[in-house]
Amino acid sequence: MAQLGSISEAESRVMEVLWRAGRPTSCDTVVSALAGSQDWQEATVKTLLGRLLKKGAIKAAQDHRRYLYSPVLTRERWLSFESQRLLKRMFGGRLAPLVAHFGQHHRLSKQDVAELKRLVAQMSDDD
Amino acid sequence: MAQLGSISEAESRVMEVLWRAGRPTSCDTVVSALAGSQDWQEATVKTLLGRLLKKGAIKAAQDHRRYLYSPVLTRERWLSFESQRLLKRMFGGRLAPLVAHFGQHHRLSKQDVAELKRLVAQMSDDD
DNA sequence: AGTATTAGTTTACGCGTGTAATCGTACGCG
DNA sequence: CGCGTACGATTACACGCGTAAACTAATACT
Repeated sequence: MAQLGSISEAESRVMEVLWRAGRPTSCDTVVSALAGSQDWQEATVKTLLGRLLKKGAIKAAQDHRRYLYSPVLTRERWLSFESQRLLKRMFGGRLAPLVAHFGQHHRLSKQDVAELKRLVAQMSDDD
Repeated sequence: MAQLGSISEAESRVMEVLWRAGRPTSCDTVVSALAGSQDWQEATVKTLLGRLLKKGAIKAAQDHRRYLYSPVLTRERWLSFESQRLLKRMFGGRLAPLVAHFGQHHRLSKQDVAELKRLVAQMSDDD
C-alpha cells in the first residue's frame, strides 16, 4: 500500500502528461505527448501506467476497448511531498536555508529576485 | 565514472558524519557517530564507505592498520546538485515557484518568514 | 609464537527502477 | 467467420540501493 506520493522519476514524467491533459487520457495519447521529449517505446509507457495504477497514483476508466487514465495523486500533493522530503533531508526541513543556499551559490535572475520579494511581502500580509 | 554528486540516501548519512567531523575519520568513529540516529550494523557502514570510495565521493588515508576517511565531495556541492535537480524536475528550475508553493501549502514559521525577508533584501543589495 | 581481534574486501539478496519484448484476447474488417 | 490489430497483462533483465554476513589479512596480546 505504499503511501501515496512516492512515484519514480520516469513515472512522474507520465504523471506530468496526465496533469497537463486535465482529462482522462488514453495510453496512446500519453505516448504521443511524450514523443520527442522522452524517447520511450510504447511498451515502456504501458509499463509505467501499470505501475502507477498499482500504486494508486492514477485510476483507469474503461472506454470501449481501452482505458482512459486520470491522476488520483494531485500535482500539488506530489510537489509538497517531494519538496518537503528534500528540505527535510538537506536543509533541516526549513525553507529559508535553501533560499540562503541559492542566494550564495547560484545566480538568481533579476526576475526571480523580484518574484521572491513579492512573495515574502505577501507572506507578511497574510500574517 | 558517475559524475560526482549522485550519492544515495544512505550514503549521504555517512557523508553528513564526515562533513560534521571536519577531519579524517575512521569507520569505527563513523559507526559510533551514527549509533542511535541510524541503527546500522558496522558491516553496513563499511559497505557504504566502500561505495562512496568507489564513487570518488570520499578518500581514504592509511593510518596504521586502518583508513581514515575524508570527504572529497563537499557538502555545498552536494546541496547544490540535489536542490537544483529538484528545482529542475519540479519547478522549472526556478526558485520562486518553490517558494510560492511553500507559501501556499505549508505554514511557515514567523521566524522563517523573517529570515526570508532578510535574505531577499540582501539579494537586492548584492545586485 | 599462536590466537583473538579488528579492519577492509567480497559476496549476498530482495526490491524498485528503467526499459522493453512477448503473450493473450477481444474487435473490427474483409 | 477467420485473421490481423490494437490493447492491456505478464514476463524479462540488468543495475543501484539498503542491509548485512562471510572471508581474509594484519596486528596485538598472552
